Amino acid sequence: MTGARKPAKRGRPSHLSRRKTPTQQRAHATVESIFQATEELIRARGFSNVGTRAIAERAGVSVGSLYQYFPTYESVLLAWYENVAAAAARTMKLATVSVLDKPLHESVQVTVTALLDLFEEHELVLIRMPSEVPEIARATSATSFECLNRGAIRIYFAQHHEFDPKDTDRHIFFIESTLMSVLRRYVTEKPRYLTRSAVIAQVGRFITAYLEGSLTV
Amino acid sequence: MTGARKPAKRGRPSHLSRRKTPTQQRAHATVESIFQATEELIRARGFSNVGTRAIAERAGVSVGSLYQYFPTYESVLLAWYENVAAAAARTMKLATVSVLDKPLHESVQVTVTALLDLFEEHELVLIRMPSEVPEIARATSATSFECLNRGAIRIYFAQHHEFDPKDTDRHIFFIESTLMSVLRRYVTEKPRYLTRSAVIAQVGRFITAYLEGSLTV
Amino acid sequence: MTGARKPAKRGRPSHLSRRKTPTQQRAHATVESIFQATEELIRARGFSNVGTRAIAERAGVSVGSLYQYFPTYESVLLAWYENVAAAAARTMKLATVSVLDKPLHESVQVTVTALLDLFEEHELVLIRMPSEVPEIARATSATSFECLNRGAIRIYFAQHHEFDPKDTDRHIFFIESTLMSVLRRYVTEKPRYLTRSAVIAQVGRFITAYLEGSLTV
Amino acid sequence: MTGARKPAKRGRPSHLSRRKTPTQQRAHATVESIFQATEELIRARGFSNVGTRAIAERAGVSVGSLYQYFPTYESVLLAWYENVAAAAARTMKLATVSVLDKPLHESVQVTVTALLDLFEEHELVLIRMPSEVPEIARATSATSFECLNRGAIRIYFAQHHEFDPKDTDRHIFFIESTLMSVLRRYVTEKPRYLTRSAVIAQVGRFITAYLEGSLTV
DNA sequence: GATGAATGAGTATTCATTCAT
DNA sequence: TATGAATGAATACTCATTCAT
Repeated sequence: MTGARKPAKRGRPSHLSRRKTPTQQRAHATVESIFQATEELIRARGFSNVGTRAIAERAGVSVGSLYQYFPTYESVLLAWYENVAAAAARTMKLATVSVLDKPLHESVQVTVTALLDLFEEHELVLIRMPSEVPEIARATSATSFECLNRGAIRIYFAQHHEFDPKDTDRHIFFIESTLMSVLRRYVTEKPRYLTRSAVIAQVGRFITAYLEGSLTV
Repeated sequence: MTGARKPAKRGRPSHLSRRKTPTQQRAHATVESIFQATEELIRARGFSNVGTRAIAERAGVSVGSLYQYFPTYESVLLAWYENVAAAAARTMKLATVSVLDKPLHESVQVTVTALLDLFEEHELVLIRMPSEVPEIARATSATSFECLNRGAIRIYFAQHHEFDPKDTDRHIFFIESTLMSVLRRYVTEKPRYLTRSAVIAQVGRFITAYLEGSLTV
Repeated sequence: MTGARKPAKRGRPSHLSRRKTPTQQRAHATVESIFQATEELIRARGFSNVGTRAIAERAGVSVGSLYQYFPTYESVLLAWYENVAAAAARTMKLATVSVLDKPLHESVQVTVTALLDLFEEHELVLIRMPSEVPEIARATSATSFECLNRGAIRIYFAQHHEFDPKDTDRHIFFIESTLMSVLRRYVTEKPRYLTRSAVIAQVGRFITAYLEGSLTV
Repeated sequence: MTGARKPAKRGRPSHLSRRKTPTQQRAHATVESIFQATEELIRARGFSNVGTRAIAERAGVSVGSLYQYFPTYESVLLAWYENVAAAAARTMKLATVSVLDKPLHESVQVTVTALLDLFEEHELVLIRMPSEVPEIARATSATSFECLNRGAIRIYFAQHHEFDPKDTDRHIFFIESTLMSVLRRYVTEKPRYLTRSAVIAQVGRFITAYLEGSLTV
């Protein structure tokens, strides 16, 4: 009845891991409502000024119940982040795979668009949370969206045999930094002098140029 | 190090502005030691987990003294940030001016290097603080380092008459995002597969290419 | 002792209203012990020099518990005052009603005695608090004991048709001022040259004379 | 140059007495400006929310200076009170003496008017302060305005030989309570249904009736 | 004498977390 | 299991008072 004890995820300190994996329906619903309450509250009040009591209340459960699923406040944030990040990474993987046989220009455009979509839909979690809550960034370094996503970029490099494999990390560093920062800033600021497609086009141009070598000589 | 007195910024809410400008020598020393203690503590414990009492204690003054100069905890952070950001912006302006007559390639390299120097010296304030303490980012939007610094970039564009002036904002958006994000991430992660000069070279190549138009067609 | 639940006074600012109404038995006991501790402490130290921490400690609960029921320190005082004032007003109403058919002299004597009893039993709340804590006096102006009690006096005037109804307020002003001030001062000073019954008699004589018109010509 | 040390006023605890008697002009002016600043601030903010720093600042002197004249914050209030109370008592004494040979009715009317004038002019000090700052009331019990003023009433009784002298205290108690409370409340509330002269007349009627015995049988 | 910088005990209030019911 | 009352360490901020200059 207590549910299966979760088999301590590799090395994560126990105060950050879920307390139990929600196997029952009701439990799952509770966890969902906690995530949703968290989102609503943080959207309304920012990452400070939100706490367990408020979340529990808004989720329609008691604090006690919340603490049956999450051992600490941070673990709520963390689980929420990983939920969203994992789903987003999955989406990106699909998008990447689906254009593997397309010409570079097109496939870059598709994946960049997909990424921008995700950033727009999950700005709070994918953009603001890692920067405003550094503990989360630290705790998730291996499961962060960026990290999960790195695989996609790696695929492009595997296709461009003109690059020395030992430079891959360096190249990924530049591409990823540029790509992410431009998209993130566009989503955050939404400047009126910039259209979505202009952003996608410019980023695409940059990546293509880079991969074709004209920026690396 | 503080240089010219700030002429009481107009519209700032009173809980963020300094309480009094230290006139006596002793008072000035107190304020300095508060800034230094703040830095040390935040470096050690992160931006949360630091508070007025800890700062005062470490600075070797009483809380009361701290509150004679700063009306709130946030105003300490703010004053510290602006101190550093203003000095850094001044440095950048000098660097930019000193290479105005040099060829593009060289002047970009010089200014990028200067920027990287500043980021490395003041990582805590110029990089981590704006992202981890969003209130500060909000309060300083007009005096933020990025904003103060934007002028420098604008100068380069003024020299490239092939750009339509009404697109300047857009171009600055891309250059600034890329430039800043790459440098910031390099400073933050210091990945072993990347050397300082490689970063500077790559960023320089990108900016030059952009300014010469090959990335914007 | 609390009697009927207060139906959430409409226009009260949130920092003065109760936080939640205790539903469980334990909670109710907590609130009661808070009131009692408040009384003991204020009796011992006066209205300044008492604070939430001291109250909680004396009540044998934690500060946290106190703040579950009262949003601010003032709201504790306020709730305590209104508790006592409402009960006292109810007592006065009963006393007044119970002598409606008695001759004037007797009914005045009964109600004055009842009032003096209340002042003696609740000197701290009914006499000292409104004058020493002006915020409370302001916040309760409509629920103050005097105000709640005014109805009783009004009844006497309704019986004396020789008074022009448009002068009622004026008459109440004089009677109430006199009555209250004499009783209050007697309770506060308890001068040895004055007996309880002498006070009651003298006040009664004054009110009777006033109502019979000999003081108003 | 330190000025004459004040010869410890009978029995008052040293933290309430003036520090030095201002003999020099400048000193006197300083003390005056402190009193005035105190009045202005308290009028604006109430008796709480005013402190030494604010007073000193408003008075145009440094805290240090303030503490050269007054050993504690309370002693400022106290000295201010006694200043005003003593002057007011003097005024009352003059008024009383000046009508000693007039018929009762007239002399009562004159003195009551004088009293009301004083209450209106010095409401803050004579009315609000004693009730809102109980420490002052306690510290001044012997030099309080009421006490200083009691002599005036005593004079009337001395003229009415029909009263048993051993009852004087009792009579004074009733007269003083009534008189004071009605005037105080009138000044405080200034109800629109009541004119100044109506108040004076009614109070006068009451006192006259009392002195002529019709209220004491 | 005058100044105002420094002091630090003291206050209200919050919030993650526990645990008896 | 669910509840929500209780906990108490922690934090920002104030203010009467002192004392070196």
